[in-house]
Amino acid sequence: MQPFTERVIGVIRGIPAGCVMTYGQVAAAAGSPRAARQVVRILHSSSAKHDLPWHRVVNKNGEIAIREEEGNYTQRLLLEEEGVTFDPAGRIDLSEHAHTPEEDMGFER
DNA sequence: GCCATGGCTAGTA
DNA sequence: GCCATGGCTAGTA
Repeated sequence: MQPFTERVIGVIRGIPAGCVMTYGQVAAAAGSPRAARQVVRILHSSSAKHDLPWHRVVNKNGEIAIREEEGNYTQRLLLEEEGVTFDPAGRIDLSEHAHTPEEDMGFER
């Protein structure tokens, strides 16, 4: 497993229940601000194997990014169980629920 | 070549 | 709706 992948996994593990991070925020916290797409790939391919709180990562608008067949409803349910609320448009208020890592784990630049 | 982004234009109303 | 981005994996040699 490559260093960046490990860092991304570490960042995602650090998101507490009831909070979310965007793909871009995770990438930035892992030290590579433009690698949001890579975060997507990591979640897509290996979220299950690493026992990640995959449901706590959403897109820039605070929306669940996956489609119905991919588990959109499951993700919403998991978040709601943690106390995350959605507006009528299906968006999360990021100013309320966004997690900003305190230490940035030393990967910020 | 993948990918569950993100930031931008084009084009409709 | 288009396309640059980027770290990685699959698969060939």
